[in-house]
Amino acid sequence: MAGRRGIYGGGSGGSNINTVLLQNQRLPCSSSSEPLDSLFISGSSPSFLGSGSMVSFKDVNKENSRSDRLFFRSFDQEENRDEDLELEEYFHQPEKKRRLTAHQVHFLESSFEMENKLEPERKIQLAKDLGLQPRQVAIWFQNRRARWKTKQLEKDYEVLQTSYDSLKTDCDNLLKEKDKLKAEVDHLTDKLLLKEKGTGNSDSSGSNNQSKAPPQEPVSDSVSEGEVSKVAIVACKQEDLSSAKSDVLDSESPHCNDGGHSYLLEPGDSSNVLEPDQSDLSQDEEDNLSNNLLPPPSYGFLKIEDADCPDPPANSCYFGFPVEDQTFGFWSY
DNA sequence: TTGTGTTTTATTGCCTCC
DNA sequence: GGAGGCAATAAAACACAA
Repeated sequence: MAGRRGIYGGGSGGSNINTVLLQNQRLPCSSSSEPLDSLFISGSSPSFLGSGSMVSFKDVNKENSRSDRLFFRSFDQEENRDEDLELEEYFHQPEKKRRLTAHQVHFLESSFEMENKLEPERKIQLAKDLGLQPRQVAIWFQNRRARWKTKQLEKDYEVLQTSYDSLKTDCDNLLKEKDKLKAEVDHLTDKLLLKEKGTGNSDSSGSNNQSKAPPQEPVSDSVSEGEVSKVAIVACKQEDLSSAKSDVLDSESPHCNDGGHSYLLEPGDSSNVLEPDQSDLSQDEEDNLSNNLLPPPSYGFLKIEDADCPDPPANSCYFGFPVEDQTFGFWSY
């Protein structure tokens, strides 16, 4: 693989001198939109072909006069031993990185926007147009893709962060609602127990006639006040939770975009909010509620599998982002 | 001027595809 | 096995505050 390594593939070694010279000679013309290869290639050795035109802006400011001198001297065929030594020293400096000109970068950017992949033909053409080595163009595209990917990751992170914040707010609201309802249940339960205590005492001291009373009395009368309270509690709970649920699921938050599936919680957390907390009610109360008063599903807690929505995506961490955002596929490499 | 952080260019090693 | 892509990294160039 060493063939594609090294300084721009070919043009290195003995041709470096020419490369450096050419790089500096092009500076005055770098703002032109016309590649000037022909100007420099004519009359020069073949090693000029495609030599890098990377330009340091420092060079523009500091080294133009010198490089111009060197350039013209090379064409004037003047010979001077001291200057030759100086030249040799200059040219034998290790090749330094030189930045692309603004024009070159702009050209490459435009090309990148059209297509961030670089086919060989396009690479050759770009290199030709810009007076760069094809390898340099390839490297630029590679680095540009890396930068683009980094930016994309940052964007995706921001989207995820926003989504998380929204979900957390929803979750906090639901927890508050749950606490409120729990307090209400406790309060009403206490009330009920107190009342039952009072009525229970009077019943036990009363005659048995009442216990033999015909059961044909209206249902509303046969249901104790405590049971009525329970019905009220359950109805209230169902209503409140439904509204809370709809608050969450109807919101603009991304997690509900797929039609009501609530993927907002980790599996371990879901029992805290979306399913009945076993500690909220005693087992007897729950039995009463489910057996005597209401069918189980009407208790009002949303179970994920009961939600009326299409099948969830295979990825349970779906947040409702557009497909391209979920996949993190910036492109198909 | 200098120290420091950021950006850009280029290399290296590994991987995949043909 | 070669070509090309990517991640990680080096190092030069650059920006900027002190």
